[in-house]
Amino acid sequence: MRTSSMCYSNFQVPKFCKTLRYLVPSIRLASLGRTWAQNFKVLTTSSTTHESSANCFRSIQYSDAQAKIILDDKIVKPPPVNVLVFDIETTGLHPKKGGIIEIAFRDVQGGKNSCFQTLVNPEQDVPNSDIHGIRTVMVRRTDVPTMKELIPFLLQYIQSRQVLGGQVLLAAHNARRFDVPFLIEAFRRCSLDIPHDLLFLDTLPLAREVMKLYGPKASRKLSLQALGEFYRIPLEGSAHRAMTDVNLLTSILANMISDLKLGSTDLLQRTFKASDVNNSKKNEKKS
DNA sequence: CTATCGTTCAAGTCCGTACT
DNA sequence: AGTACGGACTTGAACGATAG
Repeated sequence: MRTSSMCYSNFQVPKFCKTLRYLVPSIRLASLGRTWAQNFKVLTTSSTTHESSANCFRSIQYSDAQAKIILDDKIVKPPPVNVLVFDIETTGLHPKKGGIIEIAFRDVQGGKNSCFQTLVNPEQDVPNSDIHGIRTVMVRRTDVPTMKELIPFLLQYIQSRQVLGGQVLLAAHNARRFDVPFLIEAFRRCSLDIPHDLLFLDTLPLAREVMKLYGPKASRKLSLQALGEFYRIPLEGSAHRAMTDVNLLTSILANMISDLKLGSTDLLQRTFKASDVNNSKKNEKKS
């Protein structure tokens, strides 16, 4: 039995989304034609535990509980914004030196194929297994995709979540400082650029806004874990695993959007593009 | 008119925090 | 661990008000 290192899952369409008839192009796994691609598993149940047959693999577990994000009328009406919460695990802190070893996405709208998670072969050893529990032997395998192999699939997934005429927004905690620079570097190594129209949302500044709202009594800690505790969100799975953190951030984001009473326009105002990250670095060098 | 004091704002510095 | 951001705090310049 081959190890399936990448998986999709469905989660049930929330009631508030049932009126939305987004056309989600089916992702043609067969077209990938790669060794690891053959191991994709399209999961059709609403709650899934996926386990590897290899002992060295930690089973990838995540809950497909219905996304709790609150999308009020302002969000689902024009301009339509579809938020994909994502998270990456890496071999270190430096985009130039480190590599991505796990990546997970979750479409907060729910629907078919709304979750995406995979280990990634960084083509280098993993020195920080104590952080996330992902070891070198788990990712340096032929059936684990490299970023070069994964990127086309990734882009296809993101595109598939795009509402017709709408905007996909990729949200991550500390995205501007961490996740996006890693993605930029990963794309650069493949001689590619992140699509110019792709918008990112950093939830860290949002957390600061929320804590301002709650005043001086609120916690100064803004880490994902601290925010989870602040909103009393139970952690499902191991911390510092991509899908666990994605699920946690999805719930946190829902709470923050509710607290700040944000509509889609407000969210869009807080977005940035990959080129903004590059430009800010260039500007810093100039100064 | 000049000197002094208080206020405001911008810029700079330092520290804590975030990510793995 | 490395790097950058945000907040708190400090510093200094600019300006207005007031007294001598």
